[in-house]
Parts: sequence; structure tokens; C-alpha cells
Amino acid sequence: MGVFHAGTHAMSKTLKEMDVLRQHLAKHQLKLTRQRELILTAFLRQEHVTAETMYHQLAKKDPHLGLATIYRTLNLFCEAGIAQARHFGTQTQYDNISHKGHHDHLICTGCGTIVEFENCEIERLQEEVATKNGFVIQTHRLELYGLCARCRH
Amino acid sequence: MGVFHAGTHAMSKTLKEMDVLRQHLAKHQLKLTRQRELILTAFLRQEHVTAETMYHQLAKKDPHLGLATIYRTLNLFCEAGIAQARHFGTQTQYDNISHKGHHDHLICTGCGTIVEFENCEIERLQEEVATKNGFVIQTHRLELYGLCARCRH
DNA sequence: GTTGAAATTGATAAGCTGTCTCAAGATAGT
DNA sequence: ACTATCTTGAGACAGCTTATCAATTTCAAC
Repeated sequence: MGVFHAGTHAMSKTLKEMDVLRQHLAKHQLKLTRQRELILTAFLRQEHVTAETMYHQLAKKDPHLGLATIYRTLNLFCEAGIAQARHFGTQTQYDNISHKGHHDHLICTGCGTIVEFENCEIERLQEEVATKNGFVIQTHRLELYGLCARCRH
Repeated sequence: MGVFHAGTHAMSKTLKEMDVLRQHLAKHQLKLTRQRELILTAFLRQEHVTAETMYHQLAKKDPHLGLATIYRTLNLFCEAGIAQARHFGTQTQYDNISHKGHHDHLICTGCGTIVEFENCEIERLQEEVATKNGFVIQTHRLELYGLCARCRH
């Protein structure tokens, strides 16, 4: 297997996250496996997924990929700062953190529909609140729960 | 058992919610039972509970009250608009909607300190976003993660 | 107050997510 | 290539919530 120096060109946009993962693995004496690469590539294509949906998606590419591996890997991504877990209903959604600016969610408690939004004004006010309290924000989570038009009948 | 006409005086502050429940029951051909009254009274005393905690709390008053009944009743409260379910970790928290406190948090990723805050302007913008998307907000969660003054050195 | 159809309860079985176990296999430093 | 170590896959397992069903309670109509 040839080893090319990364960071030149022709690398997909997954490069950044792949490097983040590689660094996290190195720091914790973990290994880069075929499964972890496969799952990361598929994960980065989406805004948010459940372990179950990834399991079905990836069954085509690797029928022997186990559900436990998906869970383990998605949790690994959370520790590496690539993903963020969010509990909705009875399931856990894993959000792709790199999709910044579409970080906020409007969630229907009736049907589970998730609408993504961004609002600069809210972000600005968040900064204001943080500064006022001596904080510097690294990330945030804003979820609005309510009923969508259809679920209100 | 004497039957007194309600709604005069000396009723606790649970009156309002009890009426909400009564109306909901009437509208859906459900019945007001001893258990439902008991659970509502205990529920209203608290900000948020899990089914399990209520089960233990109420075991003293009614050792035969079943866990399934607690779950059924708390879900009933949600349908009646008295409670709201929120999934945290692996458990479901049932929030007392009448305790509409502002639950926004500023969390230090360094030392874990949690600062609570409220900001009317943010709330207003949240409503705006929701309305624009056809939603009616029931509740929300806003968490800002960052470093507090001390942890930045 | 009795009566009776319909709803509710309690105990437990079953279901659903997510984690743990462990033998077999893959990875990476030497 | 060798070997210590990590990872995987399959299923067992655990925690939380819902479904089942016979026995009981409610409540509206007598």
C-alpha cells in the first residue's frame, strides 16, 4: 500500500474529519479500521442519523457489519468531536457537527419531524449572554419542541 | 361520602390542573379514578419526575399502585397538556408544565460549572422562527458550551 | 341505591434500544 | 513477518416503556 503525503489535492471533503478521527485514535491508542472509515464516510454525507438507519444503509456495502459496531463507532465519533448524540423519542440521533450553521432544530413532538434552521440574531444574543457571564462559547445546542402545522390538525 | 360542590374556596392550587384533567377525561370518555387523582396531586408538587421516582414516592401512600399505571397516567397528563415528556439519557423525564421556569444553561466544558440564565429576546426570536415554520412551541432546550473565565486562565 | 356497559387497574410478559461478552480476526509498531 | 493489542460480529443481556388480560372500579341510567 503506497503512502502518500496528505493535504495536497484531490482528497475529498472528508479529509478534515478523517484527520480529526486519526488524531483522536492516535491519542487514545486506537486503530483505524476498514469499518471506521466506511462508517465515517457514510456518516459525513448526512446531517443526522440513527444507528439503525446506518445499519440498513451500510448493509449493502458490507452485509456483515454489525449493529454493535455502528453504535460503538458513532459513540467514538462523539468522543472525537465529529458527532453529537441527541435523544429524541425512544431513539438516539447522531448529528453531524461539521454541518455548522444548521445546528439548531425545530422538533415536532407529534410526528418527530425535524426542521433545521439558523438564526444569526439568536447566535449573536447567545454570544452576548456568554460574554456577560465571562464565558467563551465553543458550541451550543438549541432545540425547540412543539407541534407542526399538520399535527395541530 | 359527602359530596360537596367544588369551586368555592379552600381548594388547593391543584384545582386548575384537576379541572384541565377532568375536561380532558370527559372529552375522551375516560374516567376519573383514585389513582389518577393521587398521581396528579403528587406530580404537581414537583418540577420534573421520572415514572420510577413517582413509583417509589407513591409506594408509601398506595403500595399496590403499579408502575404501568404511573406510566399510563403520566402519558395521559401529556395528552391533557399538564405534563411534557423529555428524554434525557435513557430515561424519560416528565416536566410539570405549570412550572414554566426558564431552563437555559451555560455549561463550562472545563470545570463543569453550570450557569442558568434567561433571555427574553432569545425567547422572542425562537417564537418567530417557530411561527415562520408553522410550529407552536411547547418547550425548548438551549445549552451553550464553552469555557468560563477561570478555565481560560 | 342498584345495575351494567365500558374504562381502568395491577402483575407480568413482551418489546425496543443500546451495551456487554468473548472468541476470532485485523492492525500497526518493531 | 511477528506479536501484542485492539476491533469485530453475533448474540446475550440490561434498562426503560408498553401491551396483555382477568379482576375491579367508575359513572350514567334507571
